[in-house]
Amino acid sequence: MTKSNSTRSGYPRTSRSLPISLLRAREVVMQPIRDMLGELGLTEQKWRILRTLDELGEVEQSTIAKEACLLLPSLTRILRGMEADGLISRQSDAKDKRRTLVTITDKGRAIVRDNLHLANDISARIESHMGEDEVKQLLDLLEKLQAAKL
Amino acid sequence: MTKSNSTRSGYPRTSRSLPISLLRAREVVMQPIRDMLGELGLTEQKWRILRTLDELGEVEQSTIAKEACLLLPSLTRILRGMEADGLISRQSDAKDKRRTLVTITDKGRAIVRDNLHLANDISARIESHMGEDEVKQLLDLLEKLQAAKL
DNA sequence: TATTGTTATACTCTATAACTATA
DNA sequence: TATAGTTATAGAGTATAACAATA
Repeated sequence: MTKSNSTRSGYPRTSRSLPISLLRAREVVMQPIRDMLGELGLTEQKWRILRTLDELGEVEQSTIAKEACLLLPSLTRILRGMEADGLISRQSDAKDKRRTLVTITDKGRAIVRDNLHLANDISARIESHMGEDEVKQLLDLLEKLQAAKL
Repeated sequence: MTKSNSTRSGYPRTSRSLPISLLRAREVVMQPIRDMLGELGLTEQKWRILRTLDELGEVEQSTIAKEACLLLPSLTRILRGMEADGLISRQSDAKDKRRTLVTITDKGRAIVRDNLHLANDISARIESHMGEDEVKQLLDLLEKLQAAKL
């Protein structure tokens, strides 16, 4: 006895819609992270930028925009605030002066280091619910989806 | 030879972070849908509300909020606009006057019907990239994740 | 007293176009 | 001419608290 994947009208159910299902799943995972970020005074976007910079080192802004799913105009504004807060620093690329290179500061890196354990706790809770293998499988499938050109 | 899942500093890579990976995957899937919605003059949120109402029939606002991942104050404002546009209608529940029951109108339903094929096209493109089985597997895993209480 | 929904408010992000500087 | 980034601007969503009506 399985649940039907379409409504009476023949439309696919929203739970079988990738965009909606990805969003709902993300909301579940994000809730505890939002609580953490609220206490840190960081937005989700700033956290993604810190994680991205911590991972990639010095990069230009277009790269951050792509990795952290932000538009360049948004990024300009957000980075201005983060620079004022001492979380990142910027300098123009000597080889191509159009480019601005961004790095995470020690202060920013400390925030990542001090809080990433909480993100790991959340992962552990998910793994205890779904099983470690299935989380791994899910991450693999998400990576594969990201590689798709639509 | 497999890619390491952690950075030099020992942090998990962002591509193995569920929140970030879910977001990036969603961005890939949403891009063509955003193009469609732009032409229709609908926001993503309004589209999710229409899909939800089309699927569930007459429901109270709290239910919509949960299904479409919106806060009630946002929903109040958005529904006001959608009612003015003739996409939905509202009436207070006779049995419990605190509740407001919302339904999709014929006009709203027509918009869903006329555009859902495009969402299906996108699914088809994803399936041609990932394989039908893997898309199904991904949807199953996402549903399982949504059931997690964190 | 608790719940459903609305209002108010401040903040933030999104989206697009126009613009500057550089290549 | 094309690209990287900024600025300007309008629109929309988020988040929280306070509130009204009802249960």
